[in-house]
Amino acid sequence: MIRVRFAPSPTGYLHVGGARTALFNWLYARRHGGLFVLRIEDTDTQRSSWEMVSGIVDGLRWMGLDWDEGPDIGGPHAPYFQSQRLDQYREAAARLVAQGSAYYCYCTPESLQQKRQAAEAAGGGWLYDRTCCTLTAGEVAAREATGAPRAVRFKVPRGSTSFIDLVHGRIEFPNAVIEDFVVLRSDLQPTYHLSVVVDDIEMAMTHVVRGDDHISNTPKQVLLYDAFGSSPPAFAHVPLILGTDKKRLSKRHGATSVMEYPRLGYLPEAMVNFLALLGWSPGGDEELLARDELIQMFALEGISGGNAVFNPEKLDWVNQQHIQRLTPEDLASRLEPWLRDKGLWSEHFGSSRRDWFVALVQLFQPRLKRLDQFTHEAGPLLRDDVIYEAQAVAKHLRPELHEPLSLLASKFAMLDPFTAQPLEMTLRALAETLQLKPASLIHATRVAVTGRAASPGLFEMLELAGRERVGERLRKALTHVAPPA
RNA sequence: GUCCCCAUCGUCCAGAGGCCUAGGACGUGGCCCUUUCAAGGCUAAAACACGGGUUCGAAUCCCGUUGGGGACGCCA
Repeated sequence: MIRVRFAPSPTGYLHVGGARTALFNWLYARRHGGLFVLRIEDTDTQRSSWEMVSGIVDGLRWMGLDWDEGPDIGGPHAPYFQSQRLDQYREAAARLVAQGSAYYCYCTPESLQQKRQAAEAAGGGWLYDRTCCTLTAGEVAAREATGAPRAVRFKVPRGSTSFIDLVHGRIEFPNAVIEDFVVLRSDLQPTYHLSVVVDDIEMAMTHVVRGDDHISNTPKQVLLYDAFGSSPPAFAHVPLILGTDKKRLSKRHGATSVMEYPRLGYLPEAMVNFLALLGWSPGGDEELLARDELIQMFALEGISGGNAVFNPEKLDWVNQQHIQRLTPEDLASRLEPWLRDKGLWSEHFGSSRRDWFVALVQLFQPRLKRLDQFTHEAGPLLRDDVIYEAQAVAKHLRPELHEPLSLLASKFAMLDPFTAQPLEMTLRALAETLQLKPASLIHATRVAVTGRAASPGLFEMLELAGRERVGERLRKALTHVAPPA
């Protein structure tokens, strides 16, 4: 049984990089009928907050990534908050010391800081100098007697450490570059390395899929697995997501929190599709993939090794494509919150005027890239008043069209049924009679009724606007058009 | 500074020694469709970082250089 986890630290919101890591884990679990576990790594009590946990949970839910075990639903390996598993880490650290894999370190953070800075000033890096590893029994006793705080450091053996990475292949580190890292702080809080390994062992993780930035942490963790007598899981380190300037994605690149995307009008299925293809490829040419298809095709082996730049334009395109694939009814439901927010929603849109509303949505669907655009685009048909855009008026509501528009208004007033085809025939017939180019009358009518120069097909618009509103606006528009002198 | 990862169009990917005159997608330009704007269709420009090997043959394998990224915490 495959078991994978997403283990965010609640020190910030769910950013797109984390979201993609979660997605890869989720896809992998779903692909193989495995289990996806959510675990909160809140051992940094200073920076962790409950608010961030719920933000992360919201982000995952929005993307439709559901977990089989986690803080809210529990599971056979509960609890899923590291802050509630401290005993296990302390016990593990004690075991390490008892078996000689780790030792107590009495160095103060200040002295370490000093040594580190001195080394840096000298132009090199610094690894812990093992001061406390070589203490004699007497020296240890002396420090213990003073009650000095002690941390637990792992004793890194000689040699080298390697592991198999499903995206990078075999990776090897000389142990000489790995320092004797702290596993248990002097305040008895575990460090990341200890808690992940203890939990991943206890939670029986078979695969660890995480960001590339953890590659250099991995040998330390492999050493811990060895010390605990466990064999490490399979690792898959996925490349980072960068901003357009190839720097690590940050706020100045725009929206980096997943939860900003619903507010910007993006569909979760589009986000999932887009993120899945950032750094991973199913191999073929297909780019627009539904959740089920992604699950069917997903493989860790298809993840590329290099970093990927987040391309907002492509996200827009993917989003647009997914919007086009929605049924009008579905789109209509997703649009409702937006209309409510703008005060353009009418309860009738859910009942007596449902068909009308869905038809309206369908008419605008092809031109929607993002959900937020609808209220603006369809505004003229949703609001009682029209806003005449000066440029559109100047260009299309020319004085010589005063009379034709007036005639058109009276013809429309008598038209029955008031539907697209008859509307178009009527307008074209009138244009012919008056020896006008149909286009000029069409444009003038569009501006008259919508106030804008651009819209979906005019006659479908007119039909949806209805006889009354069309007549009213045509009359109103005529006041903007001075008759020719 | 040390270690690790990466290297194909501007961007995301395909390519696992001959199928490559390097393919697709976004974006960009042009054309078509057309009542406008979109959408859609067609089309164009656009890349194997460099240098050495290995091989009959290299985008694909090896080495080096360069470039980019990551990590070097009693953060995760």
